[in-house]
Amino acid sequence: MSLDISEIAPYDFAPIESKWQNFWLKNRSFSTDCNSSNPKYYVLEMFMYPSGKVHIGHVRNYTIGDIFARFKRAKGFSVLHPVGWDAFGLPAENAALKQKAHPKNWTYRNIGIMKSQILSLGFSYDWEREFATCDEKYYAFQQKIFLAFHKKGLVYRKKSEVNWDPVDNCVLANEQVVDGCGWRSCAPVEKKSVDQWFLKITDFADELLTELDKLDGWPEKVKIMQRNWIGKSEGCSIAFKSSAGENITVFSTRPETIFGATFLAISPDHELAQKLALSNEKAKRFIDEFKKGSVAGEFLDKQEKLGLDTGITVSHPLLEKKLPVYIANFVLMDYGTGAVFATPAHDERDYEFAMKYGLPVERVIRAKDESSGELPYLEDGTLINSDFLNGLSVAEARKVVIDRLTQLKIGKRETFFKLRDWGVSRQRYWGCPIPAVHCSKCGIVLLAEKNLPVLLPPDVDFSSPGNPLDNHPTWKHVECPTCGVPAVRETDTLDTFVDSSWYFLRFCLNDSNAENLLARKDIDHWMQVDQYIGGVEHAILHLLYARFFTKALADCGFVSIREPFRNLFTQGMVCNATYRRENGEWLFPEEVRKNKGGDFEVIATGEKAIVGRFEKMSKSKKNVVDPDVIVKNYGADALRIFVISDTPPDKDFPWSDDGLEGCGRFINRVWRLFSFLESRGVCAAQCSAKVDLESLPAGIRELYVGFHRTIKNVTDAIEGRHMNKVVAHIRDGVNSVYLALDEVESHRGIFSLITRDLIKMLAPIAPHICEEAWERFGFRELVSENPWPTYEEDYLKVSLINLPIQVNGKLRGTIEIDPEEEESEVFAKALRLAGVQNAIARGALQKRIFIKGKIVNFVVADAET
RNA sequence: GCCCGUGUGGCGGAAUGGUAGACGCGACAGACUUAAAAUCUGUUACUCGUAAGGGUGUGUGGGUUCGAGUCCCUCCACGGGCACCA
Repeated sequence: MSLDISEIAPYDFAPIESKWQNFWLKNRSFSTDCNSSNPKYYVLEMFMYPSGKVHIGHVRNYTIGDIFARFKRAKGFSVLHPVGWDAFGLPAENAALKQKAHPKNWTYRNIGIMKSQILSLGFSYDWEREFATCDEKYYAFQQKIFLAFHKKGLVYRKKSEVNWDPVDNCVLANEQVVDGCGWRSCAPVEKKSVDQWFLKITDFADELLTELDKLDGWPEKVKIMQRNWIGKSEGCSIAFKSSAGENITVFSTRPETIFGATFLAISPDHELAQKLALSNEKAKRFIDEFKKGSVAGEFLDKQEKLGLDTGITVSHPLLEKKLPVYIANFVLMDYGTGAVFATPAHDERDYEFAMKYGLPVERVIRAKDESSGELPYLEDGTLINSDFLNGLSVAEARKVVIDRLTQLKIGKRETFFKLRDWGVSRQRYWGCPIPAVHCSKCGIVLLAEKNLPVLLPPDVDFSSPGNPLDNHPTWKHVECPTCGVPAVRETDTLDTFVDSSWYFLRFCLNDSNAENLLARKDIDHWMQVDQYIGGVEHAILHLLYARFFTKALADCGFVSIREPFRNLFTQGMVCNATYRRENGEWLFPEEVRKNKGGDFEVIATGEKAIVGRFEKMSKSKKNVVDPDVIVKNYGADALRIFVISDTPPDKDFPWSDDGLEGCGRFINRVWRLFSFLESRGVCAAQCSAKVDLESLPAGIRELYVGFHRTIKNVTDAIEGRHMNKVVAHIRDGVNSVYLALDEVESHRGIFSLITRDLIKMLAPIAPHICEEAWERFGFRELVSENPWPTYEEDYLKVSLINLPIQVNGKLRGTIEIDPEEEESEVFAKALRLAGVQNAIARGALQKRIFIKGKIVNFVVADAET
């Protein structure tokens, strides 16, 4: 007597999962080189910061990537799927302070821990390409890139106001300032003037913008965010003759409104304002007040428009008219020219200001329908009160007025960007040293390539404040590479975003040629990244820098491509329920229970607990789940399935213990199925090539043909990155096999075919159980090395369908027919349905709609209406 | 304020303009069991009805269409990004 399916022992995943993980690693199953004749495919997930523990969010990110990598491999691609560590950065130094561990030891220890966690999830990585950005070899090369950029004129130094983080004691890039606060410390940012190294990302502003249009494989959302960040404005700069002597140059994107200009506004930081403050007490006070406000920074959004009449006037360039000049707090010095002409009638901000200070408003654009007399008027229309522009449309007028101003030599077409150059200096130890020295004779000198690398000194002291490199007794003292006199090393290190701006290139190289990025063969072979996967939080920072680096490296001759990532996928965050006490203090889920009334209470005290929203898992909100615990209790396969189930991968994922439990059950269900089939003599490794459909009984034929539909569904879903649907369709397939289990012994051949392809389709998601089943069914090679299943197009055509019959668009019944059935025959059958008869009897039949194989709709004029 | 996205059962979510709710979670029931768990098999949008069979349903209000979750317009709610960018 053979075993009933319910008697099969549960799946003991632990030994099986470690068996295959060891096998893959030992046999270098996923190692790649560029000698394959298959087309290449480069799958990359954003690499990890070695904080100490892998987060469930990482698991989701890497699972999505791994499914894709395994799928593409099965589809016959030569897949590069590397892994590495974004290992420089602040937390290592914080740990050094707190735990008295050297940043290097702390970092590499964390990498060790996290690597074992990652290995326990069974990802198909090429571990031979693994590296950390703090590896000497890696950052040594980064220094060469820095020199190359310098040679190309992309590096410069500038004394400038920078964002100073008073808590982390370091400079922040514009992009690292969130709502006026440091992105990590959340402390209000102060302004400070420091000598800084800058990378000229603005040289590429136009290209970074226009190339976005070609990135078809990127989410629109990310492209929009980058577009806004680059912030291109095309317009015209215009010089106004001023009573103070010098001209005031303004920038406007709407020069056609110049006849409506009633005043000029300049920034409190404008040269003229600064000059005025020297002699004018009122102006000085106004500017000082402004500075205070801007440092506090909190009311920026609601800040009232304030201005001060300077008493200075300018001449309107096209009218016999003087305009007053105001210092205004809403004019930014670091955008455009720091001065604007104001046309209150057609600009909201100017209008508000004019109202407040009683300045004239002159309308120069008439609405098309003339109905809108409301001001400010911001829409398109026809120019009025504007001399030679009268009667023109806004677009025409813009062109004409710029031409005229250019001709008169008082204006010129100009473009401004919001994008600023990238300040890369950090006053930190744990980063890539900037290869430069300060010489008393020669000034700042960059090292020659032969003097590289500049390695971090291992012996550093974190006990005193500031940069340990600066405090180091010997490290910074060197000879000037140019004149040989004693000089001092640059003690700033590079922003860690520099490290992550080219790591995807390093992955293209083996360890053997890693030091020679100029040997471009491998890079040319693998780049671009065909599928990049990561969090949307990097939409601007990392993704823009990486694009910039690729373009700059191309200009320096390192790479051939100008865009690094062909397809980008941004996955959602993993969220979990949150609980708080009434005083707002967060609670662990274990501290809370549901009471009889259905409300939540704190177990220890019985006080009321408030159920919060699902929030991104974070330690502070006490709602994190530890991947190690899940893997231990449910196995890697169950966790992998769970993190991609149910929710589209680009959406936030709501964690649920029940859902995870369900995936554990599913893995068991699959295991029992495989075991049962094996015990009934199903031999997947010996499938017959041909199936005679006609000879099969209807039920089995339906099962087999239906399974081809499943293969198509799964394949399409995975290609479209709809991982939740992939799981749903596979479950569908498993369910239909379960329902046909009585037939196994009489149709072993069909069940063998189905089993073989089911394993193949599940393998990218749950590779361990599939590798094991594959082996037990008698296959020699790995399922990971087998081609993806194919389906018969012919089988997708169904012999009978349920055709919906509608009356006035409402479903009144269905008829089972051949999809090719002719119109008249279908109508005849449809009209025999009782529901249809009843509905039609209410009025006169006016029209009949027939869409072959899709629908029938009878249109009836309702007698009652 | 501007830009983008999202609104579908108790929940996560399916649905080339053509039978709304695939798949899963939860719940309920049956089988197996002394029993429970596990497992297998069903049922499960709401509503009227014993039933047969009706009616109502995809945030709101309108429109296009034989037919709208899907396309167009209006408004509302939630989420995200940018935020005095001239």
